[in-house]
Amino acid sequence: MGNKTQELKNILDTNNYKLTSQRDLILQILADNEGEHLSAEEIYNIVKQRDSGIGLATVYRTLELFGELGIVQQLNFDDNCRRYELEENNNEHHHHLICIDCGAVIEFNDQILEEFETDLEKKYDFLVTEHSIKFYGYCENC
Amino acid sequence: MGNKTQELKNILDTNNYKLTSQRDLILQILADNEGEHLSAEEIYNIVKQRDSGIGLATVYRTLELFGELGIVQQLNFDDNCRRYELEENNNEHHHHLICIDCGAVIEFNDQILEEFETDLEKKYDFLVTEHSIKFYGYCENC
DNA sequence: AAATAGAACGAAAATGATTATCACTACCTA
DNA sequence: TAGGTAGTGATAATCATTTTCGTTCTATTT
Ligand SMILES: [Mn+2]
Ligand SMILES: [Mn+2]
Ligand SMILES: [Zn+2]
Ligand SMILES: [Zn+2]
Repeated sequence: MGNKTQELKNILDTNNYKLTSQRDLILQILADNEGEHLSAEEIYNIVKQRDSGIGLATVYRTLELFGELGIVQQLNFDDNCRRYELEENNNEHHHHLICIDCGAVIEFNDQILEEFETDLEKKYDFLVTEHSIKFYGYCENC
Repeated sequence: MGNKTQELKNILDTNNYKLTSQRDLILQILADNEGEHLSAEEIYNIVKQRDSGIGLATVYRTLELFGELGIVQQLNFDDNCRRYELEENNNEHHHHLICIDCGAVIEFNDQILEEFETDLEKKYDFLVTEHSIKFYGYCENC
């Protein structure tokens, strides 16, 4: 059992879910495509190449579950579908610059925003658990 | 012709669109509900009280048009529908804290983020035209 | 190893917000 | 007044996502 697989099994066990070949495969695909921001449909198409019997509903269900377990992050680039990427295991968030011309996605990390977030929490007596930060515009090629 | 209506007419004229009773009414509803973040359906229900003949498609079309003309801002609070609010005429953006328990939405302005954005633009040679910034968590009551 | 209970799955139908279509109306201009 | 066109309302279409339901797999107990 591979390293990634064992880690997945641990998380699933802890939360009373079972390790299945479909879940394992979907995780591998996500890992193999680090840096991409794939939609469920795109993941489905890749997964099908290795397991032609898999169902689209299972892909959706698995991504939903992975989201709840903190394994993946769900993204919304306003292109009419949800996108997914592996959550990084260290707690170094990153966010996205999205080119509205060519669709390129650039990642940046958000150390600087930490302070801003803390200030907001105090000011509004609000406990931030998550944030979504996106900048839209034109990349260097466009 | 009211003040708001005249202003709307000016914008529409400039862009070769016509002032219609439906467009006027939808703008009024948005203005009457400043601070809310209404969905198309919610706007439709309010609008219907004053013009029972209006169609839902017209509400969608008008909101789309208003978005293009910079009259409204389109928001996505990840609750499965687009939401709308009037763009402020001064150029003071604001963003949102969204309570994942009770749904409360708190607004904050983003002076501090200006600098951050400028840094990003330089660092990645990227021209930012728009940004979406949301914090999710628990409000003071939850 | 067989039996069993419950979790997970695949196919297909359902959902629901949004968009497209199309016939009709309102408005403008000649 | 007639003709051209933008805008509208009803309705159908779209399409990502969710739900349903009968079947299959997994883990556990005999
Ligand atoms: Mn990313
Ligand atoms: Mn707001
Ligand atoms: Zn680009
Ligand atoms: Zn709350």
